[in-house]
Amino acid sequence: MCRLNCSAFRMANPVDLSTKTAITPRRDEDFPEWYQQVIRAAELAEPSDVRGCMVIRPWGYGIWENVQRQLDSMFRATGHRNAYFPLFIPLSYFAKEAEHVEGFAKECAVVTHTRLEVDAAGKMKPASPLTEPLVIRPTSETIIGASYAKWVQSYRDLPLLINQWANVVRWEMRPRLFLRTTEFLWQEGHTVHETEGEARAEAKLILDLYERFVRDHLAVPVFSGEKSESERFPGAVQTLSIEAMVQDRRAIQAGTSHFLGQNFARASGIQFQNRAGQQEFAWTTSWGVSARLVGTLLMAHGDDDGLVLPPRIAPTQIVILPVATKEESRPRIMEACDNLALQLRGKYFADLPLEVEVDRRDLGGGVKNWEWIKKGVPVRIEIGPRDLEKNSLVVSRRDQPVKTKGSMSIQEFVAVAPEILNSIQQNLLERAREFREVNTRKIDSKDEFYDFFTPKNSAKPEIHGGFAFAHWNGSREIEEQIKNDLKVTIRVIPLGDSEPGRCIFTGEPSARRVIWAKAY
RNA sequence: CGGGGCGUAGCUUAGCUUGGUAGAGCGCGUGGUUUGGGACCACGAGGUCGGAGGUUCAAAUCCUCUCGCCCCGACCA
Repeated sequence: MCRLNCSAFRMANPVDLSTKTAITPRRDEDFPEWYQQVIRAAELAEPSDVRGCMVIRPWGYGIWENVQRQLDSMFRATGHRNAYFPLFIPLSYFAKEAEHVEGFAKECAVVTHTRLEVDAAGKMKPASPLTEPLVIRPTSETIIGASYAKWVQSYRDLPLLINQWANVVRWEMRPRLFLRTTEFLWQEGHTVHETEGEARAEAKLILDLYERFVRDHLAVPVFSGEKSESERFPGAVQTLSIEAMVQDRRAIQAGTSHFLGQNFARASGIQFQNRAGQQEFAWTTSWGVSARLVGTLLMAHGDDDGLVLPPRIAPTQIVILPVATKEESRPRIMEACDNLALQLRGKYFADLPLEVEVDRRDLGGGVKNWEWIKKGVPVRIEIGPRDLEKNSLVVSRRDQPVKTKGSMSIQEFVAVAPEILNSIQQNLLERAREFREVNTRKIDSKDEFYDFFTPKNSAKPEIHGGFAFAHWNGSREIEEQIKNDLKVTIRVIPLGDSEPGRCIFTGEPSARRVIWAKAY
């Protein structure tokens, strides 16, 4: 709710612009509402008339395109190739893997008719039922498996490493923009291997790739590991995931990679003749990240003035704002801005030319400036008549307070622009790391655990909790219990080094600490 | 799908209890004054009050039904 817009309030209390934030409410007032307001203010997306779906606007889509471009080159570099499989899955394909069906059945959209007719009342109604209904893919294991069954004959055909960029549909009860929508954009890799070891290695390779991508490009640190049985992908033998912490201290799954064993190979008939000349079911993996990453990014870095974008993912990295206050100086200032943009576009950051935009719209300077703040552009440059006289400009960084500005010569800025972007990139990652560190702790008693995850104010819960590293006896019952009591779940069981201890709930032996948190 | 709340201009909303067919702020348009800053003044456009039925001389306001949205739960990238 925006109190500042209330007329009575306004008359009694003129808005103090020195403390007003661009986004209302602030994060500490109402985090979910803040999230929605940032999406609107930054023009990332808006809800569509179709429940659960969203319109992704150019600024939001630009971020996704950068995710695509950068991830795609990482996939290519590891030998994966893109392909495209149909949106529609025959119902019969879908029914092949029992667990898988059970996992997705409740959220499937099903196409049953092929034509519309006008009925007696003049309304359009579906006609001509299909003999076999088509499921709109909630994920593509089954339909891709059908192709793979044909393509894979021999161990010489393996490994088969394919990715597709696609939309999928999972009918959602409670949608949230970017985080959980009925239709969403993602990437799904599907690979086939000769041996169990190779397939397991592939799943891990991609997990590490995701971790690197999210850290280096989105500036979000993650914990990675294996999912507990209850959180496993339907039909998978092992599900790996990366988990980020966002600013309300909740966890968000930012990417998953599954080792599917031979389950899907068996269901789809993916067999090959092995080196010994025998028929064998292949070993498969699947893995994906979705446009949820955009929401993750927002919640990880955004502040009370809107979005804050890491330079590596920002559609525009530097925006140049001409301060053309007097008509006569306007042409010279515009020229200087264009000239600067041209020079900057010849420079590189992270192996790509700088993305620079000159905002020449005829708008009030303040309005323009705030728009770009809300959109999270990493660097804002102002050039006015006085700067031009000194051949200088004014620089603002989005990772610093709005009022913080620096002046430097145009020439110098051109030289150091990539360094500034790099510094912002590093700074955001560092900040996110510190935040996560402060809100992560080892917990060794049940009482402390419950205390950690219980808000002080139960009526209107404040931001609380975080990540807890605690010992667990490995039982599903305890997980269930904790989930019921606190809405806290095991996010991930870290891979690698063990640290024997005792389950804090039962006192039973535990091989390692697992990571607990409230999750999106 | 269960429990709670809400639908009035692009956004935020006043009015509803005690019926008399709409008012504001922001945003938008035009003109002007401004300009290192989310500026100011004037004028202006924009709403059949979610939809359908009913009560009434008269409905945003009362009644019934319906649709949609939000929050809380079960499910989830």
